[in-house]
Amino acid sequence: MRLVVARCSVDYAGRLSAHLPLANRLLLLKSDGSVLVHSDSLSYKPLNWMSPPCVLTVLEPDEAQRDAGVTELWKVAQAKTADLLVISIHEVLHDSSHELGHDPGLQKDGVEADLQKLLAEQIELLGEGYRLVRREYMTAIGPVDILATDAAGGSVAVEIKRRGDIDGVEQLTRYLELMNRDPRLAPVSGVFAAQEIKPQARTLATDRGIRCVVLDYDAMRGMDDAHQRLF
Amino acid sequence: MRLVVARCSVDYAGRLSAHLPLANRLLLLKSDGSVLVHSDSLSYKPLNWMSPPCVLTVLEPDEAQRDAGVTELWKVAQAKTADLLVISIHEVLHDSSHELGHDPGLQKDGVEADLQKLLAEQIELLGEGYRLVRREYMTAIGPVDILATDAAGGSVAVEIKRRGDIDGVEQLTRYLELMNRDPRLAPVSGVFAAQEIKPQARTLATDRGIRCVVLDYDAMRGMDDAHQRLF
DNA sequence: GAATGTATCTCGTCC
DNA sequence: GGACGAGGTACATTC
Repeated sequence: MRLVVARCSVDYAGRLSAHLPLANRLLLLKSDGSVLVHSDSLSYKPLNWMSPPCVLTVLEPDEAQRDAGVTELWKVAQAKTADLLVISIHEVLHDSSHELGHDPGLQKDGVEADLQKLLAEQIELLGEGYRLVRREYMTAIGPVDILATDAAGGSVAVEIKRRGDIDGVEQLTRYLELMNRDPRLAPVSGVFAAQEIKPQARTLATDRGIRCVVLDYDAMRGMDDAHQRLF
Repeated sequence: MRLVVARCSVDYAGRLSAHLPLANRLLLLKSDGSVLVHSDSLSYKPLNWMSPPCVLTVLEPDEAQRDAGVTELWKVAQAKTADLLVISIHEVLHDSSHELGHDPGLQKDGVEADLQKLLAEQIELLGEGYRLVRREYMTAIGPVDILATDAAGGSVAVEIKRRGDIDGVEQLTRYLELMNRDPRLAPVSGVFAAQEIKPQARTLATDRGIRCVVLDYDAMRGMDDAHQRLF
């Protein structure tokens, strides 16, 4: 990894065109050839970048560019698309290289899969008499998160999200439409379960006869722990 | 901006829990207090990070940690949420600070707004006799990108996307449903226009009687330039 | 490789 | 400040 702090301007042409006026920035050159341009604020996202696979070539500035103060011209070209990033360097303030070696990568824990697992174990949260049929119930257009039955024995399709957005309601609607054509399942009612449900999503769901359930992740995890301790 | 290359392990607890095993990484400390942890590959996204506003405190490692090889313990706490990032530093390989100053920011060009403006100007691309009624036609559930009339004088709602995905078809469907309840507009037909239309989106649109139109951005811009030159 | 769904999404904009 | 939509979304997983 090479770290360069430089006064530079940057131009990108690809899926859009973008320009960064002359200023001091960090140029991050990774060993896979990728390049990131970071400013001193606005975390997370680089101001501009090129994803691998890509090739960096250092060009000599022409006379006009040299007159404008450009000392080095970096051309970063994407290998597959026609995307191009051009960095015009006016002054290098720092330049160092470092051997980092391979990174073992991030270990995550605590996402939608957890919510699904917990709700499957605590399906009675949806109401008395609810029974789990199975998780990831397969349909022609994809898996429904949870298929269950209610107290009356009717089928219930459950879509689980961390954040309940309008997209999730649309997704569940497509599943319900399809499943209600299957005489072995129909009628199938829908439950939209999420840690947080946006007002628009709730309105749309209610309008379509889909029940909304807000999940308390911490409480469910607590129940899970209690369950672990008891058995 | 402070650049630290160090052998370290990282733990994050917040919206999820995550752990990075011991390895060499770049720690990027920005002047707004934010921290980014980058590896030497996988461009763009940091392995882990903390967004501003946040506070960094350097702690002394306790005996057990010191025995495990930890020389410095960095605690980065989010000021608003309870998110916490803990960086256990075993060895510092590089440490430098740089004054970057303010960044003028990115200037963009070539997004959805452009496509909308161009198509409004060149509405005849949809077919002979098409006339623009207005851009951003307001409905109860949001603005339709373009409202037009076809050669027969019938209303046409146009949804424009850079990438035509299934979501866009759903969005247009909702608009059409609503607009067709308005006797002053009905019947309203739909056009789904995008630079690129995904097969699934095309299938769904066609199934719902929505016409798909692929837009050639470069050609439209060319027409626009020609238009500018002529008038 | 294409398609699909998630994200500690991030980031703008509009109300 | 919250909601909503777009992103050069990026990224993992599945088909």
